[in-house]
Amino acid sequence: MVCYKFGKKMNNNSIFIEKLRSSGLRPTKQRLEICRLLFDRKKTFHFTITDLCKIIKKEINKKISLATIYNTVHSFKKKGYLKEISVNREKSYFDTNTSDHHHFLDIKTNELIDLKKEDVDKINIKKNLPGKKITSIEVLVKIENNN
Amino acid sequence: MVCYKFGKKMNNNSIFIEKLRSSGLRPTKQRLEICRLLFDRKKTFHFTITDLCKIIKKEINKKISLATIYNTVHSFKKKGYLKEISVNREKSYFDTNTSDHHHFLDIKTNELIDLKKEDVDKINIKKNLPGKKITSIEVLVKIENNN
DNA sequence: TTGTAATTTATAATGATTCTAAAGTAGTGT
DNA sequence: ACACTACTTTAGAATCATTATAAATTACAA
Repeated sequence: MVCYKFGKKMNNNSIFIEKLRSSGLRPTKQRLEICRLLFDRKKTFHFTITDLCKIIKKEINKKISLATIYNTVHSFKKKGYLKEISVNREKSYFDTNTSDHHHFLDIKTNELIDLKKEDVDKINIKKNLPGKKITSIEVLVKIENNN
Repeated sequence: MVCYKFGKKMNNNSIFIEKLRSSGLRPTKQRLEICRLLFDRKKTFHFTITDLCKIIKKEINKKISLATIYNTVHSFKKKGYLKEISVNREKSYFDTNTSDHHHFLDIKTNELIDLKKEDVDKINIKKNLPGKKITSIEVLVKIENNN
């Protein structure tokens, strides 16, 4: 969900309102606040729902209920504004970068770092499963400190 | 954990007992039963802990407590007899195939299918993160029915 | 056989997520 | 501006998976 226009950051909510309306979601106060926290950023943002709850508690005056946070993240995911990346049993991240890309995962800190599609040579799967077609190929590169 | 010898399936537990002892785990009745269910198979086996609980309930006369099932799976993972593959928020699988390999995931059924390393052209990561080294590269190929 | 540390067990506790039903709100038509 | 309706939010309960606890049991070395 783009929040920059003519290279200049939009300070208002008009784009979020448009976007939400155009995908059939009413632009409520809660959704707009969450949009602002998630999408008003230069860099893509990786977060768990627990992370988001903490950020909301810290940054927003009025409380947003837990159920609403879950509902909002799930509807944003369903509408394609968020992508989910599950790295292990404990951590499943949402990613504001919904383009086709890959990830590094620091196995010590669980930090997730975007890896552009262009930074990985084309992946060629030599095995073909009859009756099935490939819908996406996701690469997770696990990393750790170099010493 | 190998359970075939001279191409012939071992009907007894001696290999499991050896293996467990050699990795510092006492070969208890419960662990041996779970070994038998997990490793006495021709094909690699993908399961969630919930799956395993059901299988144990069905196949084993004497009950194994839930805590033991969790403990056993986690210690087998720690000892390198199982590999964990997290495909989404709802499903995290354990895989008896601990070799370096990849997976297909049927996004409709959540079925996981092994993909041999040789069936994927060498993955070349062109981006380098300073101070970090790569410990593994995992590819998840999402598939669905072809119609 | 005995002692001890590892293991298993039932149950309680925790934590994340979903459900529920009532209250509140946005958008439409008047 | 007003009223209506469907959508949304909310607090709290319910559910589900997982982990912690502490007592009973077991493996195994002496």
